[in-house]
Amino acid sequence: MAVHRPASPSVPPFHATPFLEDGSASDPRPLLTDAQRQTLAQIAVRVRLPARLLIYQQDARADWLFAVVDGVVKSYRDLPSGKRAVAAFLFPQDLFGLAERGRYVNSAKTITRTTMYRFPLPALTDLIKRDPGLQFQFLVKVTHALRESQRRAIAIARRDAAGRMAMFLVFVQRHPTAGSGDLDIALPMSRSDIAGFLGLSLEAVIRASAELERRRLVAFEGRHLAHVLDPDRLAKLAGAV
Amino acid sequence: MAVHRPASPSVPPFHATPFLEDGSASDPRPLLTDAQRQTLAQIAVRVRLPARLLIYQQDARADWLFAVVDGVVKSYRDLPSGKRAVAAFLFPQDLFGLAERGRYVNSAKTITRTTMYRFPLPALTDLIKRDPGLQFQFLVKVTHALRESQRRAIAIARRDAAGRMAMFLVFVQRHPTAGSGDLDIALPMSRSDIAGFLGLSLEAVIRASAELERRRLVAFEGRHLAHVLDPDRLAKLAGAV
DNA sequence: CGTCATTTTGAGGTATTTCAACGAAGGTGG
DNA sequence: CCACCTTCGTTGAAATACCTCAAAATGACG
Repeated sequence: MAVHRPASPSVPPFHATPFLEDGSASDPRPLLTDAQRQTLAQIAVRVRLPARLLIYQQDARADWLFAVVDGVVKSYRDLPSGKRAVAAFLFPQDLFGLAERGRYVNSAKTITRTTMYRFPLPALTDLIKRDPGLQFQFLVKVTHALRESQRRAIAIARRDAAGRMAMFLVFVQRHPTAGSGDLDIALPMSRSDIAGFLGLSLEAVIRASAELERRRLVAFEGRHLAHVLDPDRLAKLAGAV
Repeated sequence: MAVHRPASPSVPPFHATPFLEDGSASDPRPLLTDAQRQTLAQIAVRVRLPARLLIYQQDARADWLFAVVDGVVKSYRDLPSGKRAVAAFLFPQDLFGLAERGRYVNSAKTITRTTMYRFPLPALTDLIKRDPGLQFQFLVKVTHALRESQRRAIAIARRDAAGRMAMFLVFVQRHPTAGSGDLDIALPMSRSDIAGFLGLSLEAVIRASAELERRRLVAFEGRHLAHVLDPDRLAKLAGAV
């Protein structure tokens, strides 16, 4: 049997759905082999950050790519109007640090205490250019993120706030590493963050949440936990684009 | 000086902004080397399709990836509500055929008469797994598409239809291969397609266009051409998210 | 040149945004 | 350990902007 990974940092697998048909068996299968993780570990630095810490700012020099190990991060953009648009929430096994011409496109901030790996971008590109199998995993991962982004764009085009909120809940619930139970959804982010993600006002998010509760689809417990009361009707509302 | 490309199908370069800093000189530099195009040409089939032709349907087996050579394609999704959401417009040098578990995520249809290259997906994945430099170009391209998608998601979160329409015009205008002149914007797609892309109703798109015209930012000539009258104010409106 | 899809215009309904004020929670420092 | 303060959440009421429905005009295409 395989020896457990040594003391060197154990880079986590990526979370993604492959674009090729799945000839093999089970579904949520880690993307990286142990060997690939070892390779990545050579240039990775493990970092542990407290909650609400700015990791990098938009337009700053993009020196690193990050991989979430544990915790939740938000990627957001401050708009001229003063609003704050959330481009993505990053959960464990997600990558972040999207760059354009060597500059970060968005800002990134931890939501919870977060452990992550930090890869120096030049070393990483060298590495994947020499290891096609490893590079392929990155390609799969980015492709997955593209699909998610397109889905979200379609999702937030709908008019009704309750429907959008339902989609968000299902979105977080389905994320295999978001730390939610089957019927419990962990919501570490603030209502404002959700509003920024869904393109709604903060008040609209609150009213949509109240409506979902009134219709007995979910029950909120405190601000960071939602219980799904009626999975079928919630999914139906979420899917009724 | 370099010899011109031989008779074998000349696969077009990709359109993308690299994520690494640009150490070299000029900006809109083709992504593929001649050698890489030759490699791709080995498995590519050149296809020429008339306007308004369905290329593939969502959930169909994804056997091919496509690269637009000339013309415009839309990637869209028919929603349960009967609405039609446009995920992306594909211009020359764009890739399309996004798949998930071997199935297409969206449907694709030509808008104009279109020339494209068709790559068998299994052969293509084999190829890029053996040619890291080539694979890297695909990674850059998909990363670019991801950025675009995130930008669009933020764009359509804004409330005002006129602002969204302005963003769309600038978006098309900036696309280096969309066939627009400096102040002329070619709009081969229908108003309904634009509405589906922006998450607006058809009527809202028309009224937003009328408002842009009333404010003398652009002038529409027929249905498929827009003249930019005031680039500065148009850009300002588009950027005033 | 006729047909049909697309575009355009009008009027009313409705959902969300905005503005404002209050209440609750979490973090910090004394 | 408590008080303070800042951030976040909540509720109400009015305004705005888009959506929907309906009908007419325009343009594309065979």
